[in-house]
Amino acid sequence: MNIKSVSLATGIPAKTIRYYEEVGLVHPAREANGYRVFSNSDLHKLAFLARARSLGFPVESCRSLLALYEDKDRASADVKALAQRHLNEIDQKLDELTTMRHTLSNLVQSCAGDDRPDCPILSDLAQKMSN
Amino acid sequence: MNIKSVSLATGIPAKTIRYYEEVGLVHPAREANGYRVFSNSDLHKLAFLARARSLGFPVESCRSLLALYEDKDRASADVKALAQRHLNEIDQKLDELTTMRHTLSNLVQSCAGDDRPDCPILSDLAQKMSN
DNA sequence: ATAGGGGTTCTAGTTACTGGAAGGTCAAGG
DNA sequence: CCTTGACCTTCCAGTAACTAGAACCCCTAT
Repeated sequence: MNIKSVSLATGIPAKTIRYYEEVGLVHPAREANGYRVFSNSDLHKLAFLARARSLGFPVESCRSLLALYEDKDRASADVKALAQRHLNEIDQKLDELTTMRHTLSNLVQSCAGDDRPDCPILSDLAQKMSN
Repeated sequence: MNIKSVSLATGIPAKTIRYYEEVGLVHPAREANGYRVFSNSDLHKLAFLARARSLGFPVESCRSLLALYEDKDRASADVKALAQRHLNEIDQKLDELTTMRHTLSNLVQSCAGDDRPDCPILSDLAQKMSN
């Protein structure tokens, strides 16, 4: 299977697949002409990566997850710990974004949005450390 | 006022202040010896930037906000539109993160987290397009 | 022969800083 | 007067995870 087919099959852009190879996440074989050839196992790995990335795992965590996946002697505790850490980070980001959203939403609502210059959004930003 | 004092006053790292100058957000004067001198107006701008950044506005949006702030003939509609766009992006990220959090949280809860290899997290990731 | 649709590598750009190196400046102390 | 320490300066490189683009090779069908 060549890279284009793999891209279509997994939904991962060809450029990204090459990038994953560059950073050592997959190791497709090569044909005599230099073209990459992907085995079923490569396909499977890439699908795994795509799913892990879609859950927001950083690429380095994906590397660890892949290693754990292939280590049949793993302890599920290690996987869980990794996922838990990531979950904590997501929660933290959610908190930050929620706070931003709250403030920003208030500001947007309080702004007339007409052709006059008065604007509570700018007034708020201009305030030195209002919170 | 030199850069260290400004950094302490605004909470913005000196490196970041230099960066803001490099990208043209502030234009501090220089002393004879080459040191930056910050006026009250510079201070004010930097505080404005810090607050806008803390609301998640990208630096380029901060540039626009600053320009609007200084344009006494602005229309508040322009400010509101910018903020609304940013709010939409925040909402989108919140959606993504919430979805991730949901899935991930389920997976974490379903994993025993012991020394055995069986792990629903890995099983899920290995599943080709389960959603 | 050529046109097209693959493939390859390499470089650089994206965001918003941050760390570090090499070196200039200035006030205070011995 | 010299040195020490705390400032300051510029410049280069690295971060995350791709992505765009250039220049060029390969293969098949017309």
